[in-house]
Amino acid sequence: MPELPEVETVRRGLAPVMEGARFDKVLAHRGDLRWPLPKDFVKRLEGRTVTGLGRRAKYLLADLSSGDVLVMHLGMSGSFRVSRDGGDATPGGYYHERSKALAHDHVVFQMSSGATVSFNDPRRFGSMKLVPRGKLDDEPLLRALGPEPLGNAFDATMLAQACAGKKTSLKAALLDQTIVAGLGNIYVCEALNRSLLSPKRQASTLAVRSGAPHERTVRLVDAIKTVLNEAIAAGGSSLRDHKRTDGSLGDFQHNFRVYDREGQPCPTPGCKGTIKRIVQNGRSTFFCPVCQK
DNA sequence: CGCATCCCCTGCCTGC
DNA sequence: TGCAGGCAGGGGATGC
Repeated sequence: MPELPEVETVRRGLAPVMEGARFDKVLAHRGDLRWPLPKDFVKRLEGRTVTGLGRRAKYLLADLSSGDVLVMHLGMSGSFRVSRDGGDATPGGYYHERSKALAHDHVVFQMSSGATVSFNDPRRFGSMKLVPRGKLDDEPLLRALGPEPLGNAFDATMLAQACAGKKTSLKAALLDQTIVAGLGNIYVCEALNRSLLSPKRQASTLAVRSGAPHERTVRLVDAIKTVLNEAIAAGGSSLRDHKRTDGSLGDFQHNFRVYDREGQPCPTPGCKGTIKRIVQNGRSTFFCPVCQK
């Protein structure tokens, strides 16, 4: 589920029940996520207070009173669910029988705010890691990340420079988290359609020439920022599973112009093209071969 | 080094 | 109906 808008939606859902709250109890039902949870995971959380919940790219970062930062990633299928009664997160095993949807609750936080926060991840590509705040700058997961796409550092000049000399496709370059951090398969497809750029274009064609970034690069950056902001405002996109922490669905999937719309007419005004699906680097790309050049 | 491919894992949908 | 195969929002490891 998670690209930047979905992770930001999760952050906004968790912040009210986690910020300023203490971990009263932490249940690690399964430690074999993307990486094994550290042996002292529970001990380093229980009794600590969350002083702030932030986001970097697709990572959630919970600052703890201990000086640790809890770094969390949702992978492909991770989600957080907040319940106030705590009943559906009670340990002891019955919840597996009670509801299939709860069968992959690998980590559960019982917060002093009265909320129970459950991390559910069927595929277990998600991860949790504890990093001392002072070492966050050296954290391998974070240190190579490119700029936030919604930040001021991400502009046409910067993107053009980052793509200079890149032989790979523009699609692959935008998915590269070291170039810009937070885009995924959906929003790359959407931004390329909005900016009328082909995903097959060589990334280096965005490069700076004679001092100024090409107009197409300005268009692309604008499209990226716009689509991300619209998606965040809509509460993210819900495809196969639920999105917001209260269990409700995001809305932005209704606004997809090309993603998962193979065979449908291109939404670009005046364009008579049909959305096509191709595979790039092993992943689906949806685009209009007529107007995206 | 840059870049493409493979792989981790479970679940759902399709087509035979 | 059952089952095999393909596919899924990510990203680290490997190998050319």
